[in-house]
Amino acid sequence: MLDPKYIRDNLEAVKHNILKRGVKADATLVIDLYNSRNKLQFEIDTLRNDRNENASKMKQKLPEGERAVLIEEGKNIKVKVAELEEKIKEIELKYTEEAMKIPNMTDSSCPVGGEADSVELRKEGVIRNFSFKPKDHVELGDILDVIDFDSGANVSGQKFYYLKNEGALLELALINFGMQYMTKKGFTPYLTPDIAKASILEGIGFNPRGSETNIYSIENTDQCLVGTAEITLGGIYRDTIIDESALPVKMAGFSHCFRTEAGASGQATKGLYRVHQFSKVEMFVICTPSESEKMLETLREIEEEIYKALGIPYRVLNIATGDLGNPAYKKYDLEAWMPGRGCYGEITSTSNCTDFQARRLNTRIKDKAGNKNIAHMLNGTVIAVPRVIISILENYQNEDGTVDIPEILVPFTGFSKITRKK
RNA sequence: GGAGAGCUGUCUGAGUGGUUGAAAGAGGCGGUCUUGAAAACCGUUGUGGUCGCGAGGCUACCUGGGGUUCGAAUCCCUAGCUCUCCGCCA
Repeated sequence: MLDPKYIRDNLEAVKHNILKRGVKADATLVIDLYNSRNKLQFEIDTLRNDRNENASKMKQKLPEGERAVLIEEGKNIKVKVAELEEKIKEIELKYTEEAMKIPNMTDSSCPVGGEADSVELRKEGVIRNFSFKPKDHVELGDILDVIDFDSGANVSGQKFYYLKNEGALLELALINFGMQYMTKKGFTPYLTPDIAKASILEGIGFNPRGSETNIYSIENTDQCLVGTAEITLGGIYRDTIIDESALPVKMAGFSHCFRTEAGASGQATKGLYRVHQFSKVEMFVICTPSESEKMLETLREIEEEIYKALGIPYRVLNIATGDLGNPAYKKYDLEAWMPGRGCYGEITSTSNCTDFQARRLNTRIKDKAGNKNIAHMLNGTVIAVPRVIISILENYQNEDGTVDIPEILVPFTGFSKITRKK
């Protein structure tokens, strides 16, 4: 959510930004609603002032006649206040609805356009030149007996899966590797709830309900299954004032992630690439406005270090405005080389959300002088387990169908090779 | 799940329906004293919204929501959370 005063004072820039992102939002309408709300608020406050003055006249003993007059007057004011309060409630509802549609501003370094306009900054790692026809992870998962899609579909539904044998251990190893790695980087490790309140989801910038939602909600409650630990990590700091000396707050959280992925199916999303439930280690940072730009680069560097360490070739993308997602001011994706698809596929994503989430969550910073400021928030993927498994299986496969484990993971897996079962 | 107790400002903790934005203490900040510190003493010390160029004004906030009333921290209803006891349970 943007600051309404900012929208009012920078209306043209906000409108231009909405165009750049290709979203539907009406900044003028938001400001109109904001102004009428303020006008009403002023009227209500004035009436309340009258009411308070009227009431305080009755503190002392009064002749019955005088008191009756004042009570009558109080009753009149009461009715008027109630009317206006009804009106302002309506306007505020509409205002919030419209204001939520306005996306964050965008960094000038972001390429303008849609998904295809994201800019590849560079490639890292060497893409293997296979002397045989590489298999995709679905086939490898089958012959190695590490992924069971059929049982997933039977027991839970389409796009669910079981990891078994070395596959199960590999997930645990990856999570542990990621958590240990982040702890060494000075992040506080967290295991987080997989359920959060809808209001928290909204604060982070998710749409928990409606036709566009990617979120499972729990019937007859105001709770949802989380789509990422970003929600529960950021939520910790709702309605919180953080002392500047405690910044930056750096957290690394594990959670399961649940996504409805309505309408997303087809070849491009075969196998583990897009599923309804997966495990993920996520990083989340709260810092001062002056630090956030640099912090985004730090998060990107951490992600790059990890995928270099895992020996997975990747490229770095500076994401275009149209593909940013409402809260993000700037975003980098890492895309891993996936031989089974014969192309790069998103494996991490890190965003600087500036004050967009913190404003809704009411997360503020208090500096030495006691001044309060909205905090900046950033997030980034450490390990999105299924996509890392895809990358490892496909990049580390041997001609006989076995798969080597990246050396750095061996202390976590306890084995260095996945053997063939079929 | 059942029974009970509670939720007040940074913290502890008062608060008869009408000078209560809220006593008192602690803490914080500023100052006096001191070579320095402590102690003592003095002063100061919440947040949001809105109006105003400004000084400042108005308004709201005693867990959230609703109600009663001319007037609610105070009465009623409701939700949440915390604590104690019981039951169940990995």
